Amino acid sequence: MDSERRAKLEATTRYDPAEVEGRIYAGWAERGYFTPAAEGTPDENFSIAIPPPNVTGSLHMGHGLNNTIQDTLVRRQRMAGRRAKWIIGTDHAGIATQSVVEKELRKEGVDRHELGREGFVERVWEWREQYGGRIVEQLQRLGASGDFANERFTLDDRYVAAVYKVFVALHEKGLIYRDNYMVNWDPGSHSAISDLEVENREVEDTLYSIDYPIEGSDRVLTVATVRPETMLADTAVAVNPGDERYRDLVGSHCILPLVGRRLPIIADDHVDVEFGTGALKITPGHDPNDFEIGREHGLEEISVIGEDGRLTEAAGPAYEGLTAAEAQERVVADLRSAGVLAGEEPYVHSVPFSHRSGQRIEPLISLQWFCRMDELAAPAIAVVREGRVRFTPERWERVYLDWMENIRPWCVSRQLWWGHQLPVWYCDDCGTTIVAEREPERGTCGSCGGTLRRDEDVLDTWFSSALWPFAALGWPEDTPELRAFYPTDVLSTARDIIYLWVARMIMSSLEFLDDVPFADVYIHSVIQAPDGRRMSKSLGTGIDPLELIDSHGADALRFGLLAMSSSQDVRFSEAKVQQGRDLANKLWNASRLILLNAGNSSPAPATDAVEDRWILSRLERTAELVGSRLDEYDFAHAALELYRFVYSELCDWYLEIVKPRLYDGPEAGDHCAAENLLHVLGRTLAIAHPLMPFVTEEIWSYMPARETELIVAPWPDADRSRFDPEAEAEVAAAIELTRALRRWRELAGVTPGSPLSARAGAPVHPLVARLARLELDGDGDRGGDAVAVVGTIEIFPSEHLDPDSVAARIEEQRERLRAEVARAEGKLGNEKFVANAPVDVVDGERDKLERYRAELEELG
RNA sequence: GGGCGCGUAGCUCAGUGGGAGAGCGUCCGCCUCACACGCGGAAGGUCGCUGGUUCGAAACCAGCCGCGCCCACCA
Repeated sequence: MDSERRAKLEATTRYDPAEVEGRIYAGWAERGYFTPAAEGTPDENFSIAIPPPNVTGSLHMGHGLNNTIQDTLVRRQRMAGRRAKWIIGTDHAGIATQSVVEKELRKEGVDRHELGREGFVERVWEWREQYGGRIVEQLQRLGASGDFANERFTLDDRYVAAVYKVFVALHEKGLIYRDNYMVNWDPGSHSAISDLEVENREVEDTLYSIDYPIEGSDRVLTVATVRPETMLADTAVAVNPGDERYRDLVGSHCILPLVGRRLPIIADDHVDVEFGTGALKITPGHDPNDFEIGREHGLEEISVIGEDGRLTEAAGPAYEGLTAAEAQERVVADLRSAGVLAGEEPYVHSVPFSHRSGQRIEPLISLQWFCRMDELAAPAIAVVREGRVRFTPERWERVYLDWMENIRPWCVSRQLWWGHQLPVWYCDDCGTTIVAEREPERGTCGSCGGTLRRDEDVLDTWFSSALWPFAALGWPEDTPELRAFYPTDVLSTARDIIYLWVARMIMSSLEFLDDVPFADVYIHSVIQAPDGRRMSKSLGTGIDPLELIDSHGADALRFGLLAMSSSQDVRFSEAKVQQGRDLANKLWNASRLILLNAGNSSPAPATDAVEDRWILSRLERTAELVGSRLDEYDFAHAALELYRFVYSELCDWYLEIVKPRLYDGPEAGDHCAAENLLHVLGRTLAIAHPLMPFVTEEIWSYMPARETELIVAPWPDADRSRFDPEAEAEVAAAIELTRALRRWRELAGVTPGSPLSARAGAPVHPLVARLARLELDGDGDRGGDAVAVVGTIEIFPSEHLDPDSVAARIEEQRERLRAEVARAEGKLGNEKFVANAPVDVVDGERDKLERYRAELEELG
C-alpha cells in the first residue's frame, strides 16, 4: 500500500459509502464483470431473469428487496466461478405507460386522439427515451451487477417478433380465438381487462326488490338486484329447480316491467333458494353469472350499456344516452311510479374494480381475443408436481396448483395504443381474417385482393411478459445467449404475480422451448410500512430506498432488507438498515486495525496459538453456514450470521485477544498474528461480498497479495479441515470465564479500570487475565483468604473491593445456584423423566446438577 | 363461503419437543492507542386464550379470540 493510500486509510475513521459506491460501481462496469461470455452450458452457468420493472416505474422497497436478493445470488455464483448472467430489462407496461403519457398530453391540452395512433405511439417512445432509463439507473445504485450492456425492452423489434410468433402459433393450434364473450370492461382505461386485473372491494349498495308480474296470473315474481338499470336487458327469470314455491311457474312467463318483454321462467341450480325471494333476474348481457346461465339455456343476450358506459339504443328511447348511474336513478323512479318497486335496503357486497384505473368494472359482452389455457396448463402443472420447478417457501406450490387446476380462458386483447398490436388483419370485402407474423404483402387480401384492415387492439402486457426469460435471450433465434443461459436458474418475485406472470412463463416455456424457464421460484416477503399498512405512495406510507442509500449507503440498505426479509410479510425496520450501516463501518474499522498494523505480511492461516485455530474454525463454520443459508434462500439468517461472526467473534474477541501480538508486530517477530488476521479478513470480506458488495470491494483494494477484484474472487467454500472443536471449546471456556469475571466485577462495584487481585486455581489462559484485568499472583503468597471464587479464579481483598457489594453479590450467586440445583433435582427425581428421556438429555442434567452443587459448595 | 399466514421482551422479528433469543430502545459504567455508527455490564417475557398428547410443549393436536392476505358467479 503506498503512503498516500495508507494516509487515507488512517484518516478515514468512518466508512463513507457516498465516496466509495459510485467509483467502485463504475470500475466493475468498466471491466465488464456484468456481462459473462455466452459460452458453456446452462448447467455450468448461472442465470436469473429480472422481473422487468415498468418503464414508468421508480424504485420502491419491493424492488429494493427483490433486486438485492437477485444480486446476492448472482454475485455468489459469479464468485463460485460460474458465468453468471443477470438478464436485465424493462417492461413496456401497456396501460401504465399509456396513462402517464396521456396525462402529460392532457397538461398540454392535447387529447391522444388528436395526435392519432401513430403520433401518440411516437410520443410514448420519446417519453421512454427520456425517462425510461430511470429505474435502471436506480437499480445500479443498489449495486446490481446485472448485464446492463444487453438491456432488453419488451417492445424491442426482436422481442416483438417473439410475441408474434407465439401469438400466431397459438392461433394455429386453435388456442387463441376471437369471440363475443362476457369481459371485464374497465371504463377507466376504456379496455377489456383480464380476470387477474380485477380486484374485489366491499361496497355498500342498495338492494332493490322489483315485482315482475306473471303472465296470465295476478301473482308476481319478486327479484332482487343492486343494478336495477340492467333489468332493461333481462331475458329470463330463474328459480332453483328444487324450489317448491315456484315449481309450477317454471316454463311460464313473466312480463318485464317498463319494457314489456316476455321473460321465460327457467330452472337453474345456480339460484340460491335462501337468498331473497329465491327468484333471480337473468341479464346475460351485463352479469358474468347470468351470462353463463344464459348460454346454458340459450337465452337472448341484450346489451343496454355500451363501452362508453352509456345506455345504448337497445335500452329504449327513454334511457338511451344516459350514463349507467343516471339510468339507475331513472329506472328506479319509473319502477316506483309503476308501483312495482317492492323494496330497497342497504346492502354490503363485494364488487369488481379495475386494478389499474380503480374504476368499477362494467361487465359486458364484447368481441375480444381469448386464449384457452387448460391445454397449456396441464404440462405446467406436471413440472411443479414432479419438482422440476420448486417453490420456496413450499406453500406457494399449492397456491399455484389450485389456480392452474381451475384455470379459465384469458382475454388477451386490450383497447389501447401502446403495446404489441395484434398481428391480425381483416378483409372487409370477403370477410377473411389473417393471423400472421408479418403483414400480408402490399396489405391486400390474398383471397379477393381487397384492402386489409389491421386489428386495432394490442395484447395484454402480460402476454409478452410470459415470454421474458427466453425472448430476452433472443428467442426465437437460436442465439449463443439462449444456448448458454437458458433455462435460467432462479426466479425471485413477489407472490402477487404468481398467476399473472410466473404461471404463464412456465406455460409458455414448456410450450415453445419444451423446457422449464427456471428450476426455482423464490417468493420473497412483502415489506409493509412500519405501521403494518401497505407501503404505497398514494397512502403516503412509502419509504424511498434511494433516500436510505443516500443516508446509510447501499450496503446498509441491502443488509437491512435481507435481514428483515422472511418467509412472511414483515414491517419495514430502519433499525435493520442501521444495523447494516454499523456492520459496514465495523468491517471498515476492523480492516483499518488489521491493514495498518500488518506490515509487509501476506495472508496466511496460522495455527500455533489456540485463538488462531479458534477463529479459523469459527470462520469456516461461518462460511459454511452463510453459504447454506443462501442456498436455502434464507437471506435473513445469512445476513445475521455474518453480522454475528464479525461483531461477536472477530471483533469483540479475536481482535482484542491478538492486539498485543499485532502491536508487538511483525517487526518483533510475530508474523503469525498479522498473517492470520489478513487471511481471516480476506475470507470474511468474500463471504460478505454478495450481501455488501461496496464496502467489501473497497476494503479488498487495500489487501496485500490480492489477485483479482473481489467481485470475481473465489467464493470461500468452507474448509472443514479447519473445524477445530478442541480449540473452540478451550476459547469458549476462556470467554465464558472472562465474562463471568467482568460480571462479577461490575456487580461487586469494582471500577473497570482497576485491576483485581486474584489467583488461578487451575491454569488459565493469559487472555482471560488481560481481558478481565486480573492481577494474577504467581507465587500464591497472599495475605488473607479469597473473598470470592469465580469459576477457577479466587479473588482477594484489595482496596478496590467494597465488602458489602461483594457479600451481596455472593448471596445473589448462591440464590441462583440453589434454584438451579432445585430445578435439576426435581427433574432427575422424576422417575418417568429418567426412564423416558434420551440418555444424553438425562446425563446432561446430571452433569449440570453436579456442577451447580460443586459451585455452591465453593461459595460456602 | 373456501384457503393460506400470523399472534414470543417497549418496538421489529428469530426460535418447531429437552433450561426463553437477536437487533433496536431503556438503565448503569467507560471518549481503553480500529470503530462513540464504539466498548463492558444490566434490567425487561403467565411465548393470544382454553383444553389435549407427552416424562417434558413457545413448538405437536383440537377448539376459541384477534390481525393480515389470497381465491370464489348469493342476485
